[in-house]
Amino acid sequence: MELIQIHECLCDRTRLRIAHLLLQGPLCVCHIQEVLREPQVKISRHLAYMRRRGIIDCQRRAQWMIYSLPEKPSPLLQKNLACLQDCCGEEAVFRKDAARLQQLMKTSDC
Amino acid sequence: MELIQIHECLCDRTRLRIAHLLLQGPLCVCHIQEVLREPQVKISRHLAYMRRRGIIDCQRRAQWMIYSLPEKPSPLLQKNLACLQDCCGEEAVFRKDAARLQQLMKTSDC
DNA sequence: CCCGCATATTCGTTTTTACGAGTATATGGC
DNA sequence: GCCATATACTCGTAAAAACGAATATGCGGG
Repeated sequence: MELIQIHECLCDRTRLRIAHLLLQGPLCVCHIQEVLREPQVKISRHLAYMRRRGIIDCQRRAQWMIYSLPEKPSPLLQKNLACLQDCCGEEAVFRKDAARLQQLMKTSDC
Repeated sequence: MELIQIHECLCDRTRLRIAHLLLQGPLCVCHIQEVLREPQVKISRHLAYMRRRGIIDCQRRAQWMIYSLPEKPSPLLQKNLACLQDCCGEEAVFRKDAARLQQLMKTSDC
């Protein structure tokens, strides 16, 4: 994986929010969708974009697709995810997303 | 400055190389141009792109425009530049650019 | 086998990006 | 004022990205 591809994944608001959510742990598409309040097509397309560049993995569990950051990220990815983690606190969107995710997980079914 | 804008600046190979060069210190356009071996238009356009997003500054010195990273980068930018610094060692392009820059600075005139 | 849910893909469109060729502007030296 | 150098801007074009609407696919349950 190359540095550019990592930045390509993080240069769009939706993808940035997705990456931030996945830092908290694996998630199914519908949860991401609900936290971000964006249409399904949009989420799905951005997930495909990130998957193509190898910054996220996915695996099916029953009817759900579970997306996650790679179990063993490359050093490059690791550094950038750490940086992202460190940065997300500074913008309100991310804090709000995190809060919504917390709420959602209480009543999780997938 | 927002996180996205930083990533927008780093999601293109040319801009990534420019950012990496500027980590070593301020530079005039012609030096950047020579190290990257890219046409002047291309360099100039990418510099404008980065300037618009506030991740680089410039100031004229005689007939040269000197580009540099901001003297007082925001915390967000600071973190990401540190990460970039840390990452650039891992890809050959950047090492080669750094070497070419060293060579060039020996015979610098601007 | 059919249905409903979760997710992905296709299509057509609009916007953004990237590029080279050519041209314009600013500066210093004569 | 004129010239050369350094840099920016304009124009036209091609490629990529982003989007919503509609459609297709995969899976479990009845």
